[in-house]
Amino acid sequence: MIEKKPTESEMEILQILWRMGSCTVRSVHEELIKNKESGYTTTLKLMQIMHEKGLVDRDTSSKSHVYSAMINQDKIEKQLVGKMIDDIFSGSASRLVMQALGNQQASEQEIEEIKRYLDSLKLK
Amino acid sequence: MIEKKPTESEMEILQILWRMGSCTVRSVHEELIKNKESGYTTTLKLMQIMHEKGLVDRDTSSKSHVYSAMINQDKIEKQLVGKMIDDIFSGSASRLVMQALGNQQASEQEIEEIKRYLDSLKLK
DNA sequence: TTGCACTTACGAATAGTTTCGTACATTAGT
DNA sequence: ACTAATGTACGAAACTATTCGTAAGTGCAA
Repeated sequence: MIEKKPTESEMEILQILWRMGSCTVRSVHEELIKNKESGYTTTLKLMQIMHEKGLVDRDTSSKSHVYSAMINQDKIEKQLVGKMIDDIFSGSASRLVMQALGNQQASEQEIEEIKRYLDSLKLK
Repeated sequence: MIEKKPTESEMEILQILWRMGSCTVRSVHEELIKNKESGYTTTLKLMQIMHEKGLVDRDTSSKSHVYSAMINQDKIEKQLVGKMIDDIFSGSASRLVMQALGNQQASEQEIEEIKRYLDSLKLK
């Protein structure tokens, strides 16, 4: 049941697949190079490896294979957050939360949203 | 100004140094092997590399060198959380927070604590 | 049909991290 | 002073991740 977490490069590709749905290597690559330079065959190789690992599914019925994510976004997010809580914040979710909100990252609006979420949690 | 983030092994050692203050390699190693098996010289080598990188300072005045963290815990935590928000949660701190709280990880008590923290943020 | 553009497959180079064996130095105890 | 225990330094192996060159297949357009 222990699933090894995807590498950073793999996560970049998964993000794209989650966002755009099924994609050819070409489309994924076009997205990737918006942020950083890299060769086409690099992207191809990565996605082939991800397929071997079972991270993505692929449809080879046409010339350009079409890939899609096999693993659940929410599950991976939970896994990564959980690992960060354990490894970095000695198991305290609230320490992580406060660190996240202490950043300039969180807007007034986001904070309101979180408060509402907290209230909904307390109802249970 | 771009600081490369410490590796996983390095983070394990930093956690110990932050928690215990200045330490010999021996003490760090004793802590490490509570969680996983590894050789003493492995720990030593890691800490030497960390010293080269400037992650830790060391006092070589006695036989057993004494190491201490050179980088700020809060700063690294912010960096890691910020990176996770950007890479995994498309820039939304609240999405990270909700994922963290959706876990079983957060207790009733923690949630209360976070609410208080949110209120204190809003006062500003 | 010939050739150009595009694609996959594959092997190998590179780079970074982690691991540890071995040699040598230092200290403490007897 | 001798020896055992403990420490550091260093090189290299083992792994993992990333990158890309090259070969070979496919299909479309002229």
